[in-house]
Amino acid sequence: MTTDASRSEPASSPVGDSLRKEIFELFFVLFGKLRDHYAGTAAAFGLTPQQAKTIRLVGDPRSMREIADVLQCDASYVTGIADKLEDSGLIERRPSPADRRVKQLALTPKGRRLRAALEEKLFSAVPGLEGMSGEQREVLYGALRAMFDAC
Amino acid sequence: MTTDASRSEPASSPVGDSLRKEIFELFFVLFGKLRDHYAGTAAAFGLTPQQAKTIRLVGDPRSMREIADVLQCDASYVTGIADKLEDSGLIERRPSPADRRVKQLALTPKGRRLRAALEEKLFSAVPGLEGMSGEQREVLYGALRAMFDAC
DNA sequence: TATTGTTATACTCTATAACTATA
DNA sequence: TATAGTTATAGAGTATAACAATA
Repeated sequence: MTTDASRSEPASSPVGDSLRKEIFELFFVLFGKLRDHYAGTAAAFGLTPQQAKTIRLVGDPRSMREIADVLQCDASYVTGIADKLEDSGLIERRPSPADRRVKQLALTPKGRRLRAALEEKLFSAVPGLEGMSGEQREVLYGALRAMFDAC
Repeated sequence: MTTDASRSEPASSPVGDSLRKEIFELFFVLFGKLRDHYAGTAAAFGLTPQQAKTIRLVGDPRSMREIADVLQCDASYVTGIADKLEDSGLIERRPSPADRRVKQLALTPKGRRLRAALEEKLFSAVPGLEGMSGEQREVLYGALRAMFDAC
């Protein structure tokens, strides 16, 4: 793939024969497609991406603090997400028996059904993976794991 | 990798043996690291990610309309990016000889130097790739290409 | 009439600060 | 004193609408 941004690079760039740039660019392009798939699927259920992520996270009940940590956002932002999901009847706030400051978010039956449908729709067809063989996916997965382990 | 979101999934989920979910999750995690690297590198040069992307794009002069298309943003937003980069002396607006409505963005000498330094810093070390062998990178690149081609 | 770029404005996402209750 | 969650507010990023110049 020759990207637009590389058009004026000399062929013998210092980083030209390491595939760093090529992998980097491809990663951004592919991620864009996965992100659009994620956002579109969430929207089909009336959810923003972060709300969908929260629904997926609370398959097992979690404190709002934990959710903020996983979402990498401020705790105050989780309040808004929880408000919306609770208003929609998808989750409920439960007091924690161990610590009365803590609220656990847990799925309602309606939320559980939505979560299952969401995950089914999210993972029944993933852009880019449908045209790949099982073996190709294994190779891709292994390569991504190697990259993750090298981080 | 067992992700948090999959903890309450049955082992024999309909999508459980396709690696779709595993690849998807790993992609998001790895992309986060690459995005942080990108944003951090841009910030080291006093640029936002979109400004850095624009600097990289205009290695060859481009119309603002083209830039909006590549950035997938509204044309009005490019005005602000161009204003900032022009104020910093990194780019200049040039009239297009063919169409007097069009303005081409082109790098100044200062912009050209910054662009080279930015790309060098961006691609001299990429998170996840530094611990991988050349052969592993080839495999990863090939797998990503296969995914891209299957989109 | 359609398009490029600009300006002014509004919206969305997310963080910060101040607060209450609990530890 | 420190932490969980809430509220109000502020900021960044981005889009929308109206416009002038040009096609």
